[in-house]
Amino acid sequence: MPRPRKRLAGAAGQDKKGLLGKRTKTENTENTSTKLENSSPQKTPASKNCGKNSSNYWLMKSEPESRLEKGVDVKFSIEDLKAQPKQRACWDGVRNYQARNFLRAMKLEEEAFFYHSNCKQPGIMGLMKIVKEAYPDHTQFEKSNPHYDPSSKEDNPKWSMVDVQFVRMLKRFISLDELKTCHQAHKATGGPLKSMALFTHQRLSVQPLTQEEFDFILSLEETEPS
DNA sequence: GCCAACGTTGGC
DNA sequence: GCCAACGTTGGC
Repeated sequence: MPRPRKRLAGAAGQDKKGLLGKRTKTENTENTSTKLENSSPQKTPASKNCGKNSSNYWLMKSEPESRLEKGVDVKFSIEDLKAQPKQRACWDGVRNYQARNFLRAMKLEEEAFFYHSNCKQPGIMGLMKIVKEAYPDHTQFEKSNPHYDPSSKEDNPKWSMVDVQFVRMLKRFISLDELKTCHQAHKATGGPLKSMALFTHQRLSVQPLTQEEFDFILSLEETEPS
């Protein structure tokens, strides 16, 4: 089992506490809502698969360029995903409650855009799908891992991950720049990207897309780069 | 429960 | 490398 390290999501000051174990009630494991205005990934675990049209779409960020975090390279590009056995990998390292809650809302076979962040050319590279629903992220217990979380206990893991599988590259790269231009225009016209999380929740490394957002972005594939 | 200090994200 | 945006921590 490969374990690509991604760097996803903000672990603000995750390390310094640990020993003091202060733990205010901000221990918001379940609270931090998963809601982002217009999307609705808020399924109760109970609602399993009842129905077909309950599918959600996602955008997941990863860094394609080498960068050391606590001495470990956190690079993980879409090419790295393609190079994995079966082109599958676990999406570990998410240390932000909102992002984690989205991971937990993901269902088998749902599709996600693979977004390259913190790099020369940020933007959407391709498509992947969820092949294993949320389960404990083992890296939270590994002391040498950049995303080690000493406050998380084995019998009550804080952080989750999913497994993803490469589906395909987009027919062309959709840059952040292009998405931003659309977003700006759509804010005025009420178009599909008017409230895309990429811009309204800037730092979220795992975010939901509405059907309209997803379809619109896919339609860009067929157009000329702007 | 407020909020300043601090740390991270991620585009530029 | 800079730094704006913003999430988290922890004193009060």
